[in-house]
Amino acid sequence: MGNWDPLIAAIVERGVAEIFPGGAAALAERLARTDRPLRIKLGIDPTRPDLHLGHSVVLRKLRQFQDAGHVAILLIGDFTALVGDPTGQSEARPRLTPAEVEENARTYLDQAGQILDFDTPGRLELRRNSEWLAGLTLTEIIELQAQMTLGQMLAKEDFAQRYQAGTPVYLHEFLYPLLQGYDSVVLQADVELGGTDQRFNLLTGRDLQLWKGQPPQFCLTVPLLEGLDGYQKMSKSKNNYVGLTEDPLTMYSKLEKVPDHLVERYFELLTQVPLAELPENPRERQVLLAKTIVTQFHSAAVAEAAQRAAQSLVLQGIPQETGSIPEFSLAQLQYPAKLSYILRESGLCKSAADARRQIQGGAVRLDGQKIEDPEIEFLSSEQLEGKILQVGKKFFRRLVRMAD
RNA sequence: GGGUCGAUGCCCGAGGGGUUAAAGGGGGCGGACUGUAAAUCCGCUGGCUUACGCCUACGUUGGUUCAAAUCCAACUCGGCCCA
Repeated sequence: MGNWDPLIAAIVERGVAEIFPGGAAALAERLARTDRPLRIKLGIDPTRPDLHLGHSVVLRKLRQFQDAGHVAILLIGDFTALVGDPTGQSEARPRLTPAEVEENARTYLDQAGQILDFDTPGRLELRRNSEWLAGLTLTEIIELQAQMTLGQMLAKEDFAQRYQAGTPVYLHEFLYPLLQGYDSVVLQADVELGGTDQRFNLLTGRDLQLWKGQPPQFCLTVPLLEGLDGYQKMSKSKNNYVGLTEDPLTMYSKLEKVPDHLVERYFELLTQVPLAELPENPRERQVLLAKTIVTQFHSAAVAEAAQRAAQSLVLQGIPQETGSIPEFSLAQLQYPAKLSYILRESGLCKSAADARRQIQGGAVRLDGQKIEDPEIEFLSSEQLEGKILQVGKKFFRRLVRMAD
């Protein structure tokens, strides 16, 4: 392709699934020629409380646009979250309450702030689509719906699959692409970003902009990041994710285990490390990946510490960097305290019965020493203070006495 | 509106009056192994810190039975077909 400005090249070349119309060259040209900052739209529905690395791919892309001088329009889909985007779901989403949406929106902004430039004036426009969607009249909704046919809707993969599989497809779900497209009209987006699963919705935006006499937006899709299981899309519900707010040790521990066949992809989508410079040794690659990403979200020093903690954890079974282990206050327990009870209260196990099973399975250690007796109990916090309670190889609690 | 089939644990899915906390698979967790992981093998996979005990569970409600996920009725929700 062309010899583009490095900022533009970064935008159109790395971490891109598809750009349309016209591909990377067309967008690059548009970016190079513009005499004003372009309006780059990214919509996120606050349907869950936490963002993960999968979301960060598109957020990073949006950040690149900011760095090149354009306006990031971060659209919180507080209204569309109530509709439920059927995209990528094999079934209709549960409807959320407005309170849940509001709560999620707040945490999203905190997390997005780790990646986007919230500070430089003029680089960020924060909007909520309830601003205009909540007030649509039935007449306007009907007009919107008149822009698309059933056949066009059924061209959307998810709808077609579900329809053929005999799973229910509700009519309100048809509204979703139209509403998302209408957002582009209102925001006068020049470019809209999204995952590849957003293709249909992004295109709907172009159709509706044309209908309203606007120049249609460019659409840039980013690949969907596979999760830690190595195959399925990263998602919280599949528990194959790395959360943006996770503590450094957890983040590091997860990332140093990314399956070999995905390591390069993670580098490509989640870092700026030149792919040609990756180490040969697969283990070194994983380590570099984990350190690079933890550094991005925290700092180089923290990443180093996490690495040391993770290493000593493997070698000796106990993290030396005790500062990176979550603490658990013994003051909130009632004594005598069964170990299974402590395990549950501390969040290491989901129930006392589960804790008992973990003990029987040989997974539980106290200060590195394996506990065999599921009935073991402690008479006071003194027996436990300062010790490290461990389940399996990954989960730790440092027992402390402070009351809080 | 009518007909018909269906609703089971995180998911899929067996079971069709008692021995069913409910087969099997997936997923998850743990153990062994390894460069972490993957693959493989093994174990666990409702809850209760008081446990040869109690509680909750097969769409909902009610009924028949000594006894129901299993039978009956109504209802709710879905698929398909007819209008």
